[in-house]
Amino acid sequence: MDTGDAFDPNCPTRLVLDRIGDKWSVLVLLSLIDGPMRFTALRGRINGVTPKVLTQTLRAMELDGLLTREVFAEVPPRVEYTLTDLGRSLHAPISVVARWAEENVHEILRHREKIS
Amino acid sequence: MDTGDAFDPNCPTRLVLDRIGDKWSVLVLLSLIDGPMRFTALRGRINGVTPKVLTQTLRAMELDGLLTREVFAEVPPRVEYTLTDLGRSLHAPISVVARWAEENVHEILRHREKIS
DNA sequence: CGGGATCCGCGACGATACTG
DNA sequence: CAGTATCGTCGCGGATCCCG
Repeated sequence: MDTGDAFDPNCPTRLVLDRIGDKWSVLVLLSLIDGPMRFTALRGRINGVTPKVLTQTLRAMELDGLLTREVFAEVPPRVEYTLTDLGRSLHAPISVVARWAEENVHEILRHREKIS
Repeated sequence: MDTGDAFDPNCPTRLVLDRIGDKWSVLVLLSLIDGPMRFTALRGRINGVTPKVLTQTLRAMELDGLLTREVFAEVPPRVEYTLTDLGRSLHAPISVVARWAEENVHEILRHREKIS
């Protein structure tokens, strides 16, 4: 498999990298792996995210078909977010990167802090 | 394996995601997989990158120990960039993501363009 | 409860010009 | 050849307030 098309700004890899490279999408995905969650529950679990940005992230992921948004006509209102099959399938690639990260973070930090 | 620590901003996964999520690092890595390259060669291969940004990217990757920078005292000057073992080992995780991207880009675009 | 509206800082990125 | 210097742009993300 050649990755030469990665040099095209519109290539698939660029697209996915832009998504998982953003600040919150991966955290949302990891949160929803265990099952559907409500907006406030996500807010609480993902420390530091503001409502606006969380909404933006969820909308973008919904647009890409990574998750679905379900509104329940109740009082108080309830909105649940659920990963789609597509969203769940992204978990494996992310885990590979995460595993590499955990195995090599010490060496990276060693270089970075010039302890070399 | 639990990925709960990903919610810490200083977690390994966040660190690596910030790196491969940036615009040029992955392209540099893919370019250097086949062997060392000079600055201008990289510029030519990676279409659209400016000298300043390429330098920034290379310096950051050097700091993280992903590649080495070797200066040859010649006229005209020659500088070669070479992936380290650490840098080469990052190729596999990236390839996994790239493969997922290629397999699923159509479904993502289908959702995104609301043809869905 | 689950957002939307608004404002804004900051850092990534780019364009252009110049240099050892 | 391999950068550096300077300036400008742009949009992500944060802060705050408001609403159905």
